[in-house]
Amino acid sequence: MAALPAPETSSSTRFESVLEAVRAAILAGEFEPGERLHEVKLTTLLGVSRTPVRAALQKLASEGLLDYTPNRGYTLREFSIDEVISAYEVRAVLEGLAARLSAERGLNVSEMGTLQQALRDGDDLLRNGHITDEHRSEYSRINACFHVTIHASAGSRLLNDMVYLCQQVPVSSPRNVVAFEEGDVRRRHEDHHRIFEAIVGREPWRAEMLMRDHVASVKSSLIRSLPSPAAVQSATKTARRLRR
Amino acid sequence: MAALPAPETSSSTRFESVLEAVRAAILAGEFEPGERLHEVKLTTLLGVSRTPVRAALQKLASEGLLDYTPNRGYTLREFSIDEVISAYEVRAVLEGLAARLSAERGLNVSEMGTLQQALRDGDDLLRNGHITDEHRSEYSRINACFHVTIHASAGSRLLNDMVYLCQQVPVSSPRNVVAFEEGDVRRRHEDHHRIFEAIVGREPWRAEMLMRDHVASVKSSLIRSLPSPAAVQSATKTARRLRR
DNA sequence: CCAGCAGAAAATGTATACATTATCTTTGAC
DNA sequence: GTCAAAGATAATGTATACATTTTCTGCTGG
Repeated sequence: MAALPAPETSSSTRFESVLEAVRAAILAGEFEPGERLHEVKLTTLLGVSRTPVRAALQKLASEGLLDYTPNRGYTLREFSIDEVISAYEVRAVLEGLAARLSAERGLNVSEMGTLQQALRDGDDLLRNGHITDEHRSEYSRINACFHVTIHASAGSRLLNDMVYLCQQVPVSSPRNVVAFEEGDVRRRHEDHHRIFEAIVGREPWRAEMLMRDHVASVKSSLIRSLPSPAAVQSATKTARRLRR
Repeated sequence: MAALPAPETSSSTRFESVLEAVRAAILAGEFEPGERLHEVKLTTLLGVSRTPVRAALQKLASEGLLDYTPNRGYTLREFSIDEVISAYEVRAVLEGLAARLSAERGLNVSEMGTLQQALRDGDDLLRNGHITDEHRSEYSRINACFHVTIHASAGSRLLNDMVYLCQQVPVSSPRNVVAFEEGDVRRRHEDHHRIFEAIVGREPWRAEMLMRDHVASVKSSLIRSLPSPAAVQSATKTARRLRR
């Protein structure tokens, strides 16, 4: 466990600063899976009292990053490959539902504009030949915008919150783990066009299926990018391991 | 806002007592939608200090029952009919996914036994003619057991947590099965048999579709049981807001 | 009468002391 | 040497005092 950067930003409340500092430390791998996060240690590391630390830990536990046991404090959860994969499964069905609900309700003017802009931006970005890392990073932003807008247009806060929770599951490799190949990016942008078409055309079922497969394809890319074939096997179907 | 029952049960920590007391009070309708839940008032009502109260409020906010704004505390969320309905939509796709994953992984001996027992218990309960309220209550327990076992057998904690969150939405709890008519209960028990069959037969797609429709049917029953749309609106004080 | 700005009241944010529980260490018996 | 029990240590749970922010109140000026 290394030292944490002091949260001297203190934009608003200490609780929020601590929350982000600890979250960042966790995602940066500063703690081992299963390791206990002692309140007092964080207290001295961060230079605040136990009160905001406790609040932050509780929040992180509610997001699924930590485990909590009364009188025994918080420990870092372990995220198996299986857990990460099923997080994508969950996200796929949730985002599929979002697309369906969006198609049922219809887009408002603002949402329509945002989605069209995202599609145009993507078109522009991918028009010219080769794709650089910078392109990928920019497309990542556009991609997020597209998806977030559809979540919002579904009009369900519960659904929104749950997609957020899915995205809090740490990925084994860094955030941009799935370094998509150029073909993948183009293919996924095509998906966006079709999904938009289905939503605008008020085809709920089609929108749901397209979005579901769209997100599931990320899962496939992730599996493809896993190190050893053995790991892949254990991650995908080999929940066939002996179940007691 | 009425007085709350003192949490003298003191199961283990005060935090947990307060959590359940406040949750119960909310579900019992002791607070108005949008009403602010002041820490100090709860403090005096419950006879504990602010510390466990704050923790409980934060937990309830993470479950989606309360809204939180820094420096402004917690307010009771409003749950429009739309929100409740989409909670069922979400639950339907999540439980559908659970059934699919369960069918892919296969059941272990314990899960198999539990499900078979639940099916047998249901058969016994519904064999004889008329269904009383007591029957309904007992079937509610069996129903919960059946579903919980399938969620567990899916092997994803994230999925489990999310189904739990769906059930925390007021009025969308499975307890409401009690309100079903006799035909509905029988039909839903038949569903259980078929879902079990699909899981045991390792038919993921069929299991998902059956479970999805099974849960969605609860939504339909709910909608059917609603008074006229106009009455609903006035009763819930939730005018469907115009989408800009 | 209303708008707007103090000042007061009250609410939440934070630190800290103390209580309770868990965990570690030491000691003693076998 | 191992095990167990008792005390010591350290962790979390809780209460409370104080700090900061919000919210209410009432005044003043127009």
